[in-house]
Amino acid sequence: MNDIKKDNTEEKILVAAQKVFIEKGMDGARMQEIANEAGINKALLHYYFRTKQKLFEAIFKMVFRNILPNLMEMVYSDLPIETKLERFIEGYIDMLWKNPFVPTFILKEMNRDPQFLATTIQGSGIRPDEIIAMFKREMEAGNIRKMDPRDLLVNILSMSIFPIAAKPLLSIMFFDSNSAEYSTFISNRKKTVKEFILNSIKP
Amino acid sequence: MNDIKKDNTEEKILVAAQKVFIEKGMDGARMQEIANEAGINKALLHYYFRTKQKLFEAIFKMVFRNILPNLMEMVYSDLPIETKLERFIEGYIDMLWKNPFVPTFILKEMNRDPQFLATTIQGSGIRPDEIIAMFKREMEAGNIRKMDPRDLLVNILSMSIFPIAAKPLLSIMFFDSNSAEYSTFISNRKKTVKEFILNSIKP
DNA sequence: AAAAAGTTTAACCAAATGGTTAAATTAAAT
DNA sequence: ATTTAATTTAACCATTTGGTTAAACTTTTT
Repeated sequence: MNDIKKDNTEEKILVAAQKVFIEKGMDGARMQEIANEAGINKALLHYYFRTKQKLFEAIFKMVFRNILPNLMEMVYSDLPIETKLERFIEGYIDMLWKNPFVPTFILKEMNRDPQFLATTIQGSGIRPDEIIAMFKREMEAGNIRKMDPRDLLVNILSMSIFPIAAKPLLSIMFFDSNSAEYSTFISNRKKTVKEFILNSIKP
Repeated sequence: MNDIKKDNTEEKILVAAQKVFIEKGMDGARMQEIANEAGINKALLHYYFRTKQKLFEAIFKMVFRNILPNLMEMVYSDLPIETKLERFIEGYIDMLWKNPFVPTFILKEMNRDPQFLATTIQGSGIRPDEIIAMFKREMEAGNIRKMDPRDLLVNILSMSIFPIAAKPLLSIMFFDSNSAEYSTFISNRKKTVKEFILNSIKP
């Protein structure tokens, strides 16, 4: 059967590496820090993941796979579009707010290797075409106004992701760095973003 | 009078450092690369800007000062709100598209030192309160529907900035990495984002 | 129990990197 | 023209960092 020790250590490494990479980025992360965080030493790290690059790619894929989970539910469920959007926006903002460094991490490291990014997306289960097609159907059925469905998707993602990625900036600009106030601001956005979008796509 | 040589060299350094820092970030940038890019050697770099940190801070401030230029025009001009928004969105997306690495750079490095970020914002000429107050006036005058004015501003910034910061991802998802198609997508957004917003804030 | 395979560690290495220094060259002031 | 100040360079240094190695310890297999 599967070896307990091995899985355990590999798991510990992945957790530690995820934490450090997300916080510091590929360039800022140190293998030593990851080893410390995992409670092992550096040589063992290289034993499991031969190079920093390979470890980084494993983490990037992991993080990316978790970054757009409930997006495809919009396609595969059979609810009215308003409900779909409501559920996605709410769930998505909630998820991001629990992992506030993830958006910046993805944006940061996205430019590193376009080929690697492409295969990562392909292996992630996201099917942009199907989301676009779903929006198109809703437009043709007259449930929402006609527009470029890609714009609609991008606008939803923008308004959900950006305010969390730009937290340090926005929280200074609007709330004098008061973290609690920024938290309620984001929480309220689960409602206001939904309204803003529904308002704009009324047929 | 001012020394030609000095100004010249300092200017060359700033241009070179801006290019390298924006592309590689603080951690990824190398002083040697900046020196090469400026056509000087490393020691001279340290002669002008004692440390990498100081040079980085100078660049960050420079870049930040240029990142939100036409934002305050919305406050200080006397046009109808629709025109204000139209001009800002158009000008802003244009400017960002010409400097596509800037948004990611700012988002990347924003988390480094909150105190430094705060003073940089204060010295940037941006007055969030005044923008908010302007939106409030428009709401009270019945020109746009009532909502949290901060949400309105954040939504505008989100839809303008995010699609450019996330270009590598979105251009793969929607256009199979075709750069020209992504370019027209962004160009079209100058119109569609404006429509999307005006649609949503109709009183 | 002995052998084999898998796991862990400390010590080490070469390359890269931010930063320094002392001397040389150039420009400005007297 | 000579002194003085500013500018530029090559060589150097200490530290950090990703990565290796050989040996030791554990676990599994036979």
